[in-house]
Amino acid sequence: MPYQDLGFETHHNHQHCIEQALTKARLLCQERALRLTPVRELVLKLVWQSHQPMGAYELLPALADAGFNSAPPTVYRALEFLQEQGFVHRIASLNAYVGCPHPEHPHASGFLICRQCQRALELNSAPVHQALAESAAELGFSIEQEMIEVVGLCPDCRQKEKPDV
Amino acid sequence: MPYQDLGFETHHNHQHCIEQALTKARLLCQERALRLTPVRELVLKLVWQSHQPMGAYELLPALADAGFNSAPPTVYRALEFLQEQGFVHRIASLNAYVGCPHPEHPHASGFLICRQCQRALELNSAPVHQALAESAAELGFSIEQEMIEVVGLCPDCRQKEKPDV
DNA sequence: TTAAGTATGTTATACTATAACAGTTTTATA
DNA sequence: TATAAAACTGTTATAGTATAACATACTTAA
Repeated sequence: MPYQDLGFETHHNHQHCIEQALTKARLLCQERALRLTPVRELVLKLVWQSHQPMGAYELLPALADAGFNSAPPTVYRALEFLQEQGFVHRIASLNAYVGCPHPEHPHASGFLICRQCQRALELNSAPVHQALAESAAELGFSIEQEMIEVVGLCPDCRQKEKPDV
Repeated sequence: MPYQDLGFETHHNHQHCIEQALTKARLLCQERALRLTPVRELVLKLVWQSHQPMGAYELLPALADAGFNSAPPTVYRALEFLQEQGFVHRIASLNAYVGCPHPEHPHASGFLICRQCQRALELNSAPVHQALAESAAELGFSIEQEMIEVVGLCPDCRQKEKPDV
């Protein structure tokens, strides 16, 4: 079984997710001698408000409220930094960004995205990764970056759609 | 081994790819009682000009040259139709579209995208598909749509970067 | 303390995609 | 065959996503 993160467990303590993400980011920045500036930290916190990926433009009002410049480049720069450090991932099929629960080591990102509740669960499946690596190797293709985005229904929403099953 | 399409074989007869794609599309439209109108056929042909995914706006000039309206909705409508019929796929990470060599049956699309020459090879790997299905099932997630986009170096471009290997 | 490097503010603009409505062509049916 | 319904295309406008370019401010190291 792929190791599982919270996200599809509706009643988890999400405050804990947020705090853990911020703590890890602060620590890693210190280790890497990088600056988790106020804008960057705020953007990270905002992205972590839920397990639903957020669009860049959705973040701007909150930046304005916090007294920051709220023009697009501000948030895109912060997101770029956070992505480079592995603190957030971009989900291409949604043009949206989501916090990463395992920023301590770089990894291929795969997501299970619920079309109903919009939550995105990061999937870290060794078998998927390996199958992909083998297929690519057979074709002589060397992998540098993997994007896996799977849309469907999460357990909660399946239950709600078919309560009798 | 996943069954292999042309695409990373530089010297294949690409005219053949194009003709085959158009023939298949005409046939399938006839079977499905759908209309492969001149705009749609032209867009399909343009997308198939190479194995490099093309942006929607890149197609507009050629539409104009052919005497069609060249406003964005024209090309987006054609692309929408072609996608619904499985004749082309959209590659989310590139905002671009590429012809599908196997439109006769619907399938999850996976791509190996070369960052050097920009060619995209459609990957149809049963093992990847299955590993993904199993991982999702273990989490209670039901898959409806899969997007796999892998960036790296194709065999040709690897050769050029490291000619001595 | 000063220069170099890094980060942010600000304005403008590029790129990607769709809404909405008008006009035309095709198809099915009377 | 006439005609209504449906499907397709033309056209204008605008929404949504992302970056270029340059000015200013802050941080760090020589």
